[in-house]
Amino acid sequence: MSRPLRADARRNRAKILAAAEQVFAEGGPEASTEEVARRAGVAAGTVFRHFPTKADLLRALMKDLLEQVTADAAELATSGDPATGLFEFFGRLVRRTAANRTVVGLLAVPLSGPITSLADVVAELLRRAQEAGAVRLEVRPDEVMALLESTCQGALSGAWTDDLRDRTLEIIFFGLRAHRPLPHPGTGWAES
Amino acid sequence: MSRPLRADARRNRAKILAAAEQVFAEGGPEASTEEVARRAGVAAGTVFRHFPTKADLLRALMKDLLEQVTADAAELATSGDPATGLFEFFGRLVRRTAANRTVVGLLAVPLSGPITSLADVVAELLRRAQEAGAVRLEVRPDEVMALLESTCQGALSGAWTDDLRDRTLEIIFFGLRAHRPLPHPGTGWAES
Amino acid sequence: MSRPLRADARRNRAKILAAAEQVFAEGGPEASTEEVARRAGVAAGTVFRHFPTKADLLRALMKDLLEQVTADAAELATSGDPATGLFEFFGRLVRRTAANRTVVGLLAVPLSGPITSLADVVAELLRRAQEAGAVRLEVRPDEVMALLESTCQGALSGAWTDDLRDRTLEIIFFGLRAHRPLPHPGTGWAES
Amino acid sequence: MSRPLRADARRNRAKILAAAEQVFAEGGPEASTEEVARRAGVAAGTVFRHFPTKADLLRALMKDLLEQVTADAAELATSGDPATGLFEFFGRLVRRTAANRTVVGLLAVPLSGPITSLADVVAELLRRAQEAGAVRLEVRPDEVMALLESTCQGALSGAWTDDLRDRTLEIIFFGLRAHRPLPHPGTGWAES
DNA sequence: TATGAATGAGCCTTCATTCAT
DNA sequence: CATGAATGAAGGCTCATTCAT
Repeated sequence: MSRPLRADARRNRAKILAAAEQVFAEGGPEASTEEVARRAGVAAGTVFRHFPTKADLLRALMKDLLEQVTADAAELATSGDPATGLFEFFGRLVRRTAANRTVVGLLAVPLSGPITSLADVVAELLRRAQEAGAVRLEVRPDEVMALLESTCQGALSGAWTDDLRDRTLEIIFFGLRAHRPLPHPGTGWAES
Repeated sequence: MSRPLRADARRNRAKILAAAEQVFAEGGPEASTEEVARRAGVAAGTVFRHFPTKADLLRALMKDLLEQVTADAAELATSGDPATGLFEFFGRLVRRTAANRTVVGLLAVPLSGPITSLADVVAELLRRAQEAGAVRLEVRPDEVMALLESTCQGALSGAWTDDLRDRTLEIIFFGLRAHRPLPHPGTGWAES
Repeated sequence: MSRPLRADARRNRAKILAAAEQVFAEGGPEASTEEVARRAGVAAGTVFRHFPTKADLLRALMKDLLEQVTADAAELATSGDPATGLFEFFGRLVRRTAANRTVVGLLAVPLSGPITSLADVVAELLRRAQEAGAVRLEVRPDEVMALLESTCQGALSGAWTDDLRDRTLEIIFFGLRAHRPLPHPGTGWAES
Repeated sequence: MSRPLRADARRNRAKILAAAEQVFAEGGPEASTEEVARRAGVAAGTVFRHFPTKADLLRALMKDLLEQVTADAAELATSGDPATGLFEFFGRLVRRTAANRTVVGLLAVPLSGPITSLADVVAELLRRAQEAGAVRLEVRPDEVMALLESTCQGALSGAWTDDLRDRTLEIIFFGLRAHRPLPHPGTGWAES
């Protein structure tokens, strides 16, 4: 592929991505490329040199985001408490999304590679949670992904308070959970 | 107010709404008004005579949609089986949304009247389901609306098969459901 | 020419002209034909049946206006005090214009016939004023018309108070007037 | 603020202003921005990069014009013959306007700074002319501005020959002028 | 390579005018 | 004849993308 970028070029790429994250987080994917350039302190042309197309920029952004998220999940998948890892991750992602409209782009811009690995890590989190007896055995990875996606979208609606978001998540978690003696005198489970 | 439209005008209005439904269903609210006109087989000006503003067109569309949906829910709320009404409605709406991206507009275009009544009807469905012992008592109406909204959004992702959608819904329903005597065999969870 | 209109047609014509006078007085010639129709209580098509073109409507309007103004002037020219008639008329017209932006149209829409007769009546007013010794003899009709037109335009600027308008007119009248001793050689006037 | 434009940009800006001067001179402020672009040999977008709004373009144009005019007046106010400066300036401006309908914009587009200074300079010209005994002492600056404005407007009518214009101006000047024994025992005319 | 000006297609909207009802 | 819906050409403006400097 393209050989290693010059130092300043790499720096610019980073500045642009950082600016883009802000800009698209605020304005969603409709935000203008020019605004990204402005916020990055470069000229429009520079943005297009690095990302020939607005879609490319969005894709790159989402790849980054996914990598972070995936790394986060991967850590939970190896070091955390298996019983809570999935829920913890789910909650984190939804909260993050609420502050970052970029993710809407996930709908518009077709992703290819990395998303797979997110799915992989989520699958791992799920497996562990099931092994730990925290999640019903018949829940499948694609269902978790679907719930994740939905809830992230919902979190963008702007009308969600933190409280509503947490209560809503609780219902979904309840739906995922294996209910041994079926408690719910009080929903009785902690959320970090 | 405006008296009954002339026959041809009413026909055009209908054609425009139909075209708009298609166009916005496919392209979301960003789709162009011009495209709506083209698809309706009228000139741009005609669209604007009927809906002075793009937002007006979207509002009209959504009002229609909401009215249908609300009517649907209202019927379930009065005539159907209280235990299943909420779930039935939830599923119907999600399925419907999957084929109609217009609903995204619900986020962008501020609605006034009818949306309230949708929330009202949903609250009623919820109340009945709880009375019938089908839904946990601590579930609140706003949570149901939030789940509804999220799932509808998710259903737009395009990546959902009918099967995935149904399995995902089932998890949410499980989360809503009161599991005391564990009715509903086949919803199956771990360890009998 | 076109034979006498049916009674209702004539009534409509009048209603339209009346509405147009209002509308254009308020909004100038940019005002929309549709607004005229609305205010006249007829449909757009009716306006165009009577006046095939917006310009035709404006022309008709101005013809009417001119006729009134001309009649006004004609009366002053026959019955009033010769020494003050011209000034009186001048002032009236300017005041009237200030409240009626339609007159701007005089610039945009080429007039033909009637304006001549206005010029004629003004010439008559001028002649009498000169005979009465109230206006310098070398003042010519076209100059008076030019001053009239200019001042009417100026009166539209919106920034004129009644007071400013009167003081400005006074200067112009002073310029027209015959000043007894008449010194100032070189400024070129009659009777050295 | 914005640092010096690139050479080509400055060239374009100039081309646009030049084209705009022509276009608006011919068609008045209603003329289309697109026509300006066409005449300047640039794309529409370029015009909007330089002047984000049509009003901005008009303002820039008028600012330029006013600056020239003001500079012109300022020079007359300091170096010329006090007795004729005002008249000279008045005449120049009217002649200039006759060839430039843009000035009509002065009515439509709200100006801020420079127009004040034009009024200031005119006031100065007036003061000097009065000191020199060339203009009646009771003439006030706002009256001169009003006459100026009116006459410029009138000059746009297209129907003025150079000769008519000069004769008309002469009457106004006569109205401004101090006439030897200064008659005007009362302005002596009735106003209704 | 970065810059930032230029491009030009496309968007929403308005309005004079035409024409089916 | 009147009606009022339909037309379609502009118009002002935005923005992704290209390209001269």
